[in-house]
Amino acid sequence: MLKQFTIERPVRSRPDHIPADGNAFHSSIDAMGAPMYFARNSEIYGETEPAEYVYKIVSGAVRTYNVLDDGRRQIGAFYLSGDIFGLELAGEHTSSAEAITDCKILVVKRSTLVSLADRDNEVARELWEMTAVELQRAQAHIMLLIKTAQERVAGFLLEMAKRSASGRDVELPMSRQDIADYLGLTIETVSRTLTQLEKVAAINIPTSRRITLRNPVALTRLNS
Amino acid sequence: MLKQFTIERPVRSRPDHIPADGNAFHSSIDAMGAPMYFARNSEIYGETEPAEYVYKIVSGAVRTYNVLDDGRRQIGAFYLSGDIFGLELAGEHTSSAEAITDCKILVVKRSTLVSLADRDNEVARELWEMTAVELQRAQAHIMLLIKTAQERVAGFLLEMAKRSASGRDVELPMSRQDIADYLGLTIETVSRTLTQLEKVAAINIPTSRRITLRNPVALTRLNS
DNA sequence: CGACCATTTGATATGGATCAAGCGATGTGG
DNA sequence: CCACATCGCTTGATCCATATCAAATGGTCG
Repeated sequence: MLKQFTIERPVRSRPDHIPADGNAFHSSIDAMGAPMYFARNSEIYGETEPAEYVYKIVSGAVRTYNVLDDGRRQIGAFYLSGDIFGLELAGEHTSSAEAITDCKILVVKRSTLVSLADRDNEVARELWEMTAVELQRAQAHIMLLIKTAQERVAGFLLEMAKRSASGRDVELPMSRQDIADYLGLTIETVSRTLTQLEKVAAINIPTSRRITLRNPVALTRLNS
Repeated sequence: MLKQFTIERPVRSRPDHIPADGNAFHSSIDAMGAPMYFARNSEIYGETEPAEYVYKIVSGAVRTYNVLDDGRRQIGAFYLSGDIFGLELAGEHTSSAEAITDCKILVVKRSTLVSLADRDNEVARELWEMTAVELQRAQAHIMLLIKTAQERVAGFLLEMAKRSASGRDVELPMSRQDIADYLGLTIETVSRTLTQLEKVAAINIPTSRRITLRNPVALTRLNS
């Protein structure tokens, strides 16, 4: 079930909205979505719950993850403002989702979109496309997981930079533990690798949550 | 481009066809598909090629994979008879595909299916579903890659056994190197882990390409 | 039979995990 | 407003699972 939380602290200073780029899917959600607010670290949905809604982030950041029996956690993806997540073809979520920061999120019933797709081929195609994009993300993630620690961290930074649109300045909403669980490393290895990248002048780390790409070319080279 | 090869040796002894289970997608391919034959280790399509066709295996086995600059190969999936592969939403393949054994494969134009989907909502949904199934497979693969060697191998055997339908008797069409590249391990580690599993009486290895699950419960426990 | 290729087995090396402190920023209660 | 507790992050020392390097074995085909 959806659990709503009140925000105690002001929401993060991300652009409040990314324009719906002539995409029927985004437009639908923007038009029909009901805003909800989730506090930092609160659960948005759990792994076995019925997938009743689709989510679009207005502001904030979200992680989706799976947990093995013994507690190991693998983060499947990070979602930032403008991103859509939580869409399932079948009736059940295959991952859990949590707010990394306080979030404002638009929520639409999955069934609404599906019945819309029955009448509108374009919507149908975009539902498919959304899943296809997720698939590509997952495949890229697999390729990341077979690399060395340095390559994984470099790849992660490049990916975040590309999505940040701020170019070389990356603001990390997530903790080192989140990054570690995304990359399949330990928190210590992530930390060490970052300081090492700083030592070789590939990046700057003014604060732990802010990283500047000083030499993206070198990073790309390190990425494999 | 598609490259066709003649088969020198008899095709593998798998059931020649798995009945199309009332699924419009499978039926369409069965009805419209043109049979093609690929020799062992021949390329079915390459990573950057236009994704013109969708493939359904009648007999044989296929691997899809990606290669990093430095040559590291990651196998994304194994496909067996009855499986469909090669479907892309966009116009380009994101992986390469090769025949593991000599294969008989039904081939249908992607455009045919897509235009069919424009008129038939059920087909549209099944295109989506096909991608969704791939996504789930990829997500399961990610979870596999964060496990220990023993867990990965045990998980792989259980997965193959489930797909074999022969229950506890697994016939492996792929080499140890293929398995290693699928599991993100080296060939030596795969081999050692298998002999170790045999030593603890979890499996039998009558020949290197045939494995019997002697204690599936123990395997499941080892799987994490 | 002999050559080749896949697989197994052995010996050693190493990247990242684990265990253990230390440090710095942030928030809280006195 | 300051002292202290807490939390997230970094750094250091050591260990271990898996990679790497090397060789032996076995199975298949000409």
